[in-house]
Amino acid sequence: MSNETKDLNNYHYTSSYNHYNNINSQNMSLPYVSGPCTYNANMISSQIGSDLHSSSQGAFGFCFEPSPSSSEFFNPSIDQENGFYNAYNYNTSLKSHEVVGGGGAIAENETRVSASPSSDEADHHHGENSGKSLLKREADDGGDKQRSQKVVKTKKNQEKKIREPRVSFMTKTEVDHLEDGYRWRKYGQKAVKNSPYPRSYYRCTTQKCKVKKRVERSYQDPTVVITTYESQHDHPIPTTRRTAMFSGPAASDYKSSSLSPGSNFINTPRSFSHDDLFRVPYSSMNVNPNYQQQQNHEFQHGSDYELLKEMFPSVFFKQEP
DNA sequence: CGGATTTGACCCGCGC
DNA sequence: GCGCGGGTCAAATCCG
Repeated sequence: MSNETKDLNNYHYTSSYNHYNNINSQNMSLPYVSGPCTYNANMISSQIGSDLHSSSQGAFGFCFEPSPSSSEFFNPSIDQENGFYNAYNYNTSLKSHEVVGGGGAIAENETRVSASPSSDEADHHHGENSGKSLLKREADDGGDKQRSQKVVKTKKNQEKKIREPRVSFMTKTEVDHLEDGYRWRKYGQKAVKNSPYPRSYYRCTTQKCKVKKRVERSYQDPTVVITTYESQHDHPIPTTRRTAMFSGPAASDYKSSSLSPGSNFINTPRSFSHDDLFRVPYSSMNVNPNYQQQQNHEFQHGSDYELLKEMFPSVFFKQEP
């Protein structure tokens, strides 16, 4: 897995994404020829487009998460990518070109996903979140005021910090903070190098839940929001979760998304959840059926699938009304 | 008033 | 050792 980092370095989000957009804008049935996200050799992803003609882009695609300055997200192992690739197919192997009434909003989003179940190996390529945060976390457990005293911070009990699994979503949406069913508390915002758009840091508000997520907008395509989840929820989705995405935006959506209720619902999705993601109609896009089939098989039997199920229960076990 | 957000400061790892 | 960039903290502020 050592070369995974290389792949990350070679990642070129812009080109591939623009390419995608061009296709999409010209022809809604964007078959992302030969591997949608053309990032790099190992990259595998899917390009999923819905047949929502006039609604600009009704497409979803899973891919790696690109970030102007944070390549650490990815851990582009083929397995992982395949896993996601097939994750989508697994859930959406329903039927393509099926337009859901009222689904315009959702269909506006394009989402790409990458998984990076990181492990020790993933650590070496920059511990953005590694050392200090772990230390701080430990300090927090003990006592928070230690910080002022600049206490300790010895690397005592953390021989190897194990990174939490990460999954990234690239979503074409105007909404910064996408609804995923969980409740998040923003705890930080930082400017991203080489990007005019800041990165926001969120933490799951559920007690003892360590899940975090980062949200940033692509510097190359401002219409794309990159959401990176870290760790797994160890609790069910909070109650107030909305399932009727297609029925229209909820008030809470406006709040969480910082959008004004007056904006165009059709063209500007108010909210978005992974549940909704898989509910969106799509037109299949992978050009290589053999490959897809193979990946599908691997994925459904792989640990990645299980991981995804845990991280995004709403996606894998969506409850139909 | 309680919870969420904002924002500057701080911490840490890494590269030079 | 220093500067940079990323991540987090926490006081201040906002908001319902």
